[in-house]
Amino acid sequence: MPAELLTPPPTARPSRRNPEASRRRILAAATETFAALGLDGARVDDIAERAGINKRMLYHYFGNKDDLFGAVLDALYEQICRESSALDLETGSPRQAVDRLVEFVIDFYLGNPKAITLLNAENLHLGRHLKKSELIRSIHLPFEEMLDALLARGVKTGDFRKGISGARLYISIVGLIYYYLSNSHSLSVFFDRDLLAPKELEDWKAHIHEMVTRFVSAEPQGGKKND
Amino acid sequence: MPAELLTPPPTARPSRRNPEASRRRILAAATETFAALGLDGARVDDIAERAGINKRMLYHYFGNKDDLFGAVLDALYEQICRESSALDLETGSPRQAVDRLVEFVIDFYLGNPKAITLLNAENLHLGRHLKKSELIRSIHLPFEEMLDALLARGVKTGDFRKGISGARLYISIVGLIYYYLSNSHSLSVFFDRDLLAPKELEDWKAHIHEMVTRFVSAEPQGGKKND
Amino acid sequence: MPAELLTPPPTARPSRRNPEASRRRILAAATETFAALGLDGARVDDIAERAGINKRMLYHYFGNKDDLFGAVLDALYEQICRESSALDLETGSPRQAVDRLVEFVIDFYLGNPKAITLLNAENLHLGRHLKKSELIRSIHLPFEEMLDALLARGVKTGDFRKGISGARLYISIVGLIYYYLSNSHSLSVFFDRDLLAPKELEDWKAHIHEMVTRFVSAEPQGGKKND
Amino acid sequence: MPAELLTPPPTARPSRRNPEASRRRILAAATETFAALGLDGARVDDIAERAGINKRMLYHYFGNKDDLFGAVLDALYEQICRESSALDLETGSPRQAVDRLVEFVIDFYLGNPKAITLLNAENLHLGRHLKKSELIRSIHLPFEEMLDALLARGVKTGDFRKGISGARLYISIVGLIYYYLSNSHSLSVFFDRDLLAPKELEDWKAHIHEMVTRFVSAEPQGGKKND
DNA sequence: AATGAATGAGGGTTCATTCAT
DNA sequence: GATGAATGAACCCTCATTCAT
Repeated sequence: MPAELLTPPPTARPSRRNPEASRRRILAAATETFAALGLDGARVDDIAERAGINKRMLYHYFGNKDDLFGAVLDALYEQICRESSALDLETGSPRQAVDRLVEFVIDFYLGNPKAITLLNAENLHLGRHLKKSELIRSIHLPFEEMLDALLARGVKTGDFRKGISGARLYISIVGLIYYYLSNSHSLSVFFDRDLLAPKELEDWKAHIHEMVTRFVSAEPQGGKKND
Repeated sequence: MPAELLTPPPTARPSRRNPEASRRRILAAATETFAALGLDGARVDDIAERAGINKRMLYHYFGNKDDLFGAVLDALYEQICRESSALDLETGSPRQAVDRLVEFVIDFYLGNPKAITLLNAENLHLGRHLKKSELIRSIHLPFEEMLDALLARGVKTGDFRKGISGARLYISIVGLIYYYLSNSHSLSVFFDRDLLAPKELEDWKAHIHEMVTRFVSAEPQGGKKND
Repeated sequence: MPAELLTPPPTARPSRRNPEASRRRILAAATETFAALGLDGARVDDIAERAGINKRMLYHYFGNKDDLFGAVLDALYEQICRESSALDLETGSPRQAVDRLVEFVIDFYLGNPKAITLLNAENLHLGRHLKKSELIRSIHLPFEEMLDALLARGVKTGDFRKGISGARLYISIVGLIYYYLSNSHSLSVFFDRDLLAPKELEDWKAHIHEMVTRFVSAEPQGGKKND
Repeated sequence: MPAELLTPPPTARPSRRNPEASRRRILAAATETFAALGLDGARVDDIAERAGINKRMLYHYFGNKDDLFGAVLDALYEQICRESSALDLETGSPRQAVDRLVEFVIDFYLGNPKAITLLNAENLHLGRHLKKSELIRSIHLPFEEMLDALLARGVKTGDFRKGISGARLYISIVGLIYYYLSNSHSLSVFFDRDLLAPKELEDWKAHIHEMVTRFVSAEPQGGKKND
C-alpha cells in the first residue's frame, strides 16, 4: 500500500541532483497542502517550501499549480484503482465478501483522510481534472462487474436479495463513511459530541456494516427464518 | 479560479438608500459565490459586483470576507434549523414518518445544492465558524429527541427494531444523499453515467428509502410489506 | 488659559441641535487625534467618533480633513499668541523677567504636549497652513520687540551682555525644551534613562534656566565679580 | 498627501539580478520618502517606483512597510553611531574639543536633514522601532563616557566648570540645531525671516557655539576670551 | 442641523509565474 | 538540474468624501 504517497516526510532534505526524488517530494508536499487547504487555499510557495525544493522546480516538473493539483489527483486515483483492483471479493462466503468490501472502503478513507478533502476540492471544481483521466475510466467496468458478480453470487447462495445494483451498493458504503468523516466538524458541533472519538468511530463502523448487511440480505440477520 | 462557473450577475442596482435590501443582496451574492467557489476561491470584488453594491458596503455590513462567510453560514444554519423544526414526525404511522424524514432530507439538499458546497467549505476550514454559532447548538437537543421519539414510537408499534440511534439514522440519511450530490462529478466519471440525470436521481431516492426502511424495520425484508 | 482646547472631553455626549458645541467637540477631537497620529495618520472617522458627532457634520463645519487640520493649528496659534501677549516681561528685574520667560515657555510645552506633535506635523508639511495665517504675523513684531526691550533693559541695568538677539534667545529657550520633549522617546532609549521622569524633568528645567542665564549674563551667576 | 514634495525619481532601472543593489535602492528610496512624508504619509507604491523596482521586492527584502521604516531608522542609527564613534574629543584643548563636538552635531543635521524628519516620525510613533534596536544601546555608554571625560578634562585644565552633565550638554547642542531646523518653517513665518538663509544659519551656528561655550566655561563670560 | 448609507480611488499586501544565472 | 531575484496582476481592505433623507 503506497501510504507514503499521502504521508509527507517530516522534514525535507534538499536532495540535490535527484530528479525522481524531487518529483516525489513535490507531489507529497502538494498532496498535503491541497488536502489541508483546498486548491485555492493552497499556496505554491508553501508547497515548494514544504517540499524543500526551489519553487522553480515545481514549475519545471509540473507546469503550473493547476496541473500540479491534477498530478496529485492522478496519484490518488491511481492508488484507489490499484487498491480496488487488489480487492478480492470472490473468495469466502458472499456475506464475508461484502464485509470485506465494507471494511476496505472504511479503512481506505480512515487511512487516507486527505483523499476526502482532495476529492471535495476536485468536485468543487466540477471534476475538471478527473474528466481528463484515462485511468479512472479503465478501472470502472471491471470494478462494477466485480460488485455485480458478488451480488449475483449472494443471490445464488440465497444470502442476498435480487435486484441490487453493485454501483449503488458501493456508493452507499462510501457515502456512509465519507460524509461522516468529511463533515465530522459540523456534525460534531450539531450533535454535540466528538464523532472522531475512537468509541464513536467504532460504533459508526458497526453501523455501516449493519446497514449494508440488512440492505443486501435476503432475510433478517441472526434472526429466525420465517419466510 | 473557475470564475466562469457563476451565472452572470443580475445587473440590478435598484437599492439606493435601502440598507436592509443591500444587506440582503450582499448576503445572496456571497452565498452564491462562496457556494460556487469556496471560501478561498471566492473574490470579494465579484461578490460586490454580483450584489450590485459598492465593495465598501460589504465591509460596512459584514466586517470582512471571513465574517461574511460566517454570516452566509449562519443564514444556512438558520434555514436548516427552521425547516427541521417544522418537520412533523409525530403524526401518521412511524413508517410514514420515517419516509417523511427521508423525503425532507433529500428534498432539502436537492433544493439547496449550495448548502453542500458551503458545508464542505466550512468543514475544510475545520468548522471554524460553526463553532461560534449558538443557534445550531440550541436546535440539536430537541431535534435528536424528536428522532429518538419517532424510533421509540416505531418500536412500540412493532414496526421498528430496538436499539437504533436517532442521530446515526439521521447521519445515514444525510450521508446517502449528501455524498451522492457532493461527489456527483467524480462518481459520474467513475461509473460512467450521469448520476444527476432525472432517472438516476429517482432511482437513488428510492434506494435511500429502501435502505433506511430495511434498516429500521423489525420484520424480515423479504417478508410482507404492509406499508 | 484655554487648556480645555487641547484637553478632550472624556466621553462625548451627542449634543443635538447645538452647532457651537458640535464645532468645539469636533475641534477638540481633531486636536487630540492629529496630535497623536499626525495629519496623515489621523482618520476622519476616528475624529468624528471621538467627537460623538456624525461624520457629515465634520465636513459641514470644516470643509475637509486638511482644512480641519488648519483649524486645529489656527486654534493653537491663537492660544500661543494670546498667552504670549499676556506675558509680562516689563516688571521686576531683568533677570527675573528672563526667568519668567523661560518658565513660561517650559510650562507651555509641558502643559500642551499636543502642541509639539501638531507643530511637527505642520513643519513636516512645510508650514503650509501657517503661511495662510494672518494672526501669527500680526503677533510677531510686538513679541520680538518685547524680547529685545527686555534685553536692552538688562543691558542698561548691567545685568546682561550687549548684542543678544531677542529672537535667538527665544528660539534657544524653546529649542531646549521642545527638542527634549519632542524626542524624549529616542533620547530615553539612547541615554538609557526615562527623561520624562519627574526628577529628570526637574533637572532639565534647571539646566535650561542656567544655560539661558549664563548666556545673557554680563558676568557669572552667584560668583564673585572679578571683572 | 503632498506628493509633489518629492524630487522626481531618478528613473533608473539598472539593477537586474543584483540583490544587494536592489536592497540599497529600496532603502534609499524609502529613506527619501519617509523623510519627506512621514511614515503614514509615505506610499509603498511611490517608494517602489522611486527605487525603480517591483513593489513585490520591497516585501521580499523588508517584509512590510513598517519593517522597511525600521530598516531606514536602523541605517540612520548606524550612521549616527559610526560617525559619533569617529569623533575625537581627546586631542587638543578641551575648548577646542567642545567646539569640535558642536561642529560635529551641527554639521550632521545640516548634512542629513532627512535625519530630523525621520527621527520625528519615529518619535511620533513613540520610539516603537528604536526600542527594538540593539545597536543604539551599545553605543550609548562609551559615547556618554567620552562626553563626561571631556568635561572632566576641561575641569582639570581649569577651562570648565564642575558638575556639568555630558548627556545634558549633548542634548542641548542637538536641541539648539535640531529645533531650529525641524521647525524652520513655522519659525520663519513667526519671525518673518528666512531662517535657512545662509547668513541666518551662519549666525545661528555662532550662537550655538557661544551658548555652549558660555555654559561650560569656568570663567566670567564678559572676561577675556582666550580661545 | 443632522444622519447613515453609499462611493471610487487607492492603501498595503500577496499571488502564481518567469527571468537570468 | 537547480536557484533566487524579479514581475504584474489582483487580492482584501480602508480612505476621504458625498448623497439622499
